[in-house]
Amino acid sequence: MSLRDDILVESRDMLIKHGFGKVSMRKIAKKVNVSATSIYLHFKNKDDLLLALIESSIEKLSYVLKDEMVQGDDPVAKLEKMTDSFLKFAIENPQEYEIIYMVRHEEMPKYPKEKFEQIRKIYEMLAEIIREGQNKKLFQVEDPLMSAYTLWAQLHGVASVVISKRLDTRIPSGEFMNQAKDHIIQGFITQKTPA
Amino acid sequence: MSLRDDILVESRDMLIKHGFGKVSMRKIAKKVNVSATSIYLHFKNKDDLLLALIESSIEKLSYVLKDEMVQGDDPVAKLEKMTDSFLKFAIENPQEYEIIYMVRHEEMPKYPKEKFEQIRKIYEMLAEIIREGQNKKLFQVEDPLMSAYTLWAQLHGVASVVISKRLDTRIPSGEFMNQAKDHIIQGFITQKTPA
DNA sequence: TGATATAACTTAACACTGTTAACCACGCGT
DNA sequence: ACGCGTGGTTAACAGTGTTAAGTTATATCA
Repeated sequence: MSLRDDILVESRDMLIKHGFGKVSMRKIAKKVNVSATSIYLHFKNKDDLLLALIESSIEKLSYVLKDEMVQGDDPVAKLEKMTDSFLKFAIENPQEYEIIYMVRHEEMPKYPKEKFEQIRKIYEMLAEIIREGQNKKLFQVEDPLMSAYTLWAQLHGVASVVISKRLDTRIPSGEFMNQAKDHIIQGFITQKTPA
Repeated sequence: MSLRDDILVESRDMLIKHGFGKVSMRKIAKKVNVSATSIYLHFKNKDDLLLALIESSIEKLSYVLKDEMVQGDDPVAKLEKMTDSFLKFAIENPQEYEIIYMVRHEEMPKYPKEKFEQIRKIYEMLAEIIREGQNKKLFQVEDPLMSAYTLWAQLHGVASVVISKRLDTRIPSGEFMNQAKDHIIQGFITQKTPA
């Protein structure tokens, strides 16, 4: 295993164990028994290292979702499966989930957008399901891609609220997430407006 | 105006202008023509100063929402008004919005929970509207308070995605937010499930 | 008035942080 | 044998939050 890989696994480990704020170049270096500056031979800077971690986390999430994405003909069931998997991943891998959403594109234009292609593919997956539901007159949407993004955003909101423990203590997070899932999916389903 | 106030307005200014990451004790100190350590006479530490900023931002948001919260008998319209105001505040005051959601309760138990009473009151406002809609058989919810939290989380997701510019460039943020609003509110409205 | 306590502020320092420059050792191809 | 790139080093810079100790001015009380 190369030093680059060592750095990656060790920093990922630190990230998951102690959160991103506590990850420092010198600490990583100490862990892999190397001087701090050596890291710069393999990564341009800390952000670049972070990006590598983000990438692999995105890949992991994307893999999980793709894996759960069973074939079937019920778009509603598919959407439920997706939201379940998404939220499950988020609460089971909070630190990894967090770094995916930590970096803001604008603030680091240095990062090539292609790196985020993977995450765009997830949107497209969602859009595909929504499009299918639209064709079957099950979903009431105008633009499936845009709706995929709104779905995504809502899910992210739910996940982030739970992860950052911002939930009222009176409210159990499991029920909260289920309720949220229901509301979110309900929001896409075709309405027969009363009267 | 006291030095404490000077520190507050100057740090708030820095926060809004350059984002939170660039706010440092020494820079604030320089701005108010005082030594960095003087800040510690008025605030326990940087987090404490941050908390003060958060508090006033929450107050501002809470004030805006309460202000827009017109009386009326249409819960749906009220909910729309609320979501509009919420999202409007978020995109018009991105830095202020961000710090509200930056701090995570668990990681700083030092912060007295009462400080966040204000934000809890907003949930209660939402819950009240939802309860009203529930009584009028307009909304399909089990627990209004829990649903208020899911609504809040969904809105937060939408806001945060827009603020952190994580939106696909193909998608105009205005339309995105409108679409999201529709989906979200739709998710609460009573369904006449087809057949 | 004179002593003293307290508040507001300072400087110096500690222990960190990311990052750069300069240097060193080693294996490879010509 | 020479040069050169590759992968590592140490020392240093500039910045961070924070603490301890010292100063100075102001207000209070005998």
